[in-house]
Amino acid sequence: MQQSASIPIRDISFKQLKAACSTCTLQELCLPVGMSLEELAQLERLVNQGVKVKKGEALYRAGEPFKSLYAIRTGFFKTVVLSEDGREQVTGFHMSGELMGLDAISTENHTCHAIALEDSEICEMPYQRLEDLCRAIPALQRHLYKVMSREIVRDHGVMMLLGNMKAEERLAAFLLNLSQRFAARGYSASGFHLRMTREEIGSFLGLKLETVSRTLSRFQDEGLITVQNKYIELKNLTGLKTMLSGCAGNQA
Amino acid sequence: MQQSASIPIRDISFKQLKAACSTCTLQELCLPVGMSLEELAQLERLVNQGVKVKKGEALYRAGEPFKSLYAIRTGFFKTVVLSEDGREQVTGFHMSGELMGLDAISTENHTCHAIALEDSEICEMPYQRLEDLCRAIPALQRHLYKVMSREIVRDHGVMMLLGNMKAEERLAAFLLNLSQRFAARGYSASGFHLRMTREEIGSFLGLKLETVSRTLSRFQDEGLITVQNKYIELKNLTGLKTMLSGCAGNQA
DNA sequence: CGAACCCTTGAGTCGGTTCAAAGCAGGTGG
DNA sequence: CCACCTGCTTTGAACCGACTCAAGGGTTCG
Repeated sequence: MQQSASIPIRDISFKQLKAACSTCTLQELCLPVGMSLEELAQLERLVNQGVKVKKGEALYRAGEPFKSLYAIRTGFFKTVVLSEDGREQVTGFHMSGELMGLDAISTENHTCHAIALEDSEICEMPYQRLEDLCRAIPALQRHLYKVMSREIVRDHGVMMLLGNMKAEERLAAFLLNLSQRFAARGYSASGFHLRMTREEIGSFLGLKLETVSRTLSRFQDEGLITVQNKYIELKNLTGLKTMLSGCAGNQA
Repeated sequence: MQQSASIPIRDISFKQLKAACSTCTLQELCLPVGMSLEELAQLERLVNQGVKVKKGEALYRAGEPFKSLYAIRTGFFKTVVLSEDGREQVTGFHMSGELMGLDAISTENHTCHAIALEDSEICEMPYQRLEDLCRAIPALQRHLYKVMSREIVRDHGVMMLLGNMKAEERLAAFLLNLSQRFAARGYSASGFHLRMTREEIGSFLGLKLETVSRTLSRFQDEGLITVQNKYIELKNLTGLKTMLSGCAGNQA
């Protein structure tokens, strides 16, 4: 869905244009930050924008050879690492504009599963070519380093959460983090639909699903939130914030 | 070592020679992997090799502006993130050849403290110049991406540890990981000196210091290890390994 | 030699897990 | 369009692993 190096931008068909980085509303959240139009065009040329992943399906699985990084256009994913004896740990939930697959760069193989939690559409970026392009476009190189660094910072936040916080605090931090990320995408910060099950939340937060359920119920009793199945409304943001009276913050 | 493009080798003083990347025994663990002699010389030119950090001192602190990445030449560090209400979480222990400061790339400020656990010597690499050099040296660019990716994988291992494992398993995984990393540096895999306190181990593993102490004592009673204050000897590697019957593995 | 810090061990407590049962929601096929 | 079925969620009761509190001994370093 993109053109060769010799064909000018305007030859892009409407459908392609719609999907292209230069018109993508996620530009500021995704990879092409601070790039010129000319540079954007170069990036577009290597992006495969059409990949669809149905709910429940894997974008990639641990052990598969690493070929590409993936940016989420629409949809919602979880990433899961597995221990040898079969235990699963959800390492993150990922929404539009976020990059997945960074962990695979080190080993040339994916180290986790990326599972769609709803029907999703993703942009595939062949890593080899992306790396080459980074050398040509300093802004791209810099931004990819930043994105990876941000993932490291996020992971440290999760460690703080798992290592230091009580169940209540973990849930509060989790809800506030989701809220903030939805808001950054133009959705409501106070009401949203959870795409994941209680068990997946629990796996991410180091809790059992029953504890997640109980804690949400308690939050509701306390008037902090309302819960209707998977729809959550945050009723008292400051209450939630004081609940986790201090924690690094970004965790998912 | 080698020369800048224009200055011949022999102009470099002995002291500089001693510390240079091209003669460094940590080459294969550190940043200059797969680089030519010519490229090594370029890297050396930007590295400030003399930085000493005394036990207990900070190489950098959370909030400080980000200027450089740091490679450990000799010594041992912990990195610590802080929550707003003052809780501390040790996010890792770092030994020779490892890079620190990657988390700061995203925000232009350090997000954690790096504290020396013994007198240490580090190589400072101004990030701006390093980034520029990455564009000129593909092997360097690629390796820096890999190092960051490896840090992400490591963090996911810690999440598995904190989210899924029992105290015994965490300790076993911790000891085995240290063992492996000492071995990779030519030290004994079965006997080593812990540089950190029980409390720091506990902070890293999401346990209280009493639990760390008790669990080490139990391991000793079971003949898995011997403990003499901070000196640990692993007596039964397979026993330790079966203890954590499966977990992603690399965590610190 | 003293002071500060670190480590060990014990006893009691508690937050979160485990086990169990019942209610609900959403999707599928008849 | 309804009935069923599967998977998800809620809630209760009992249990247990790790934490808290406390005391004593050891180590290190000035």
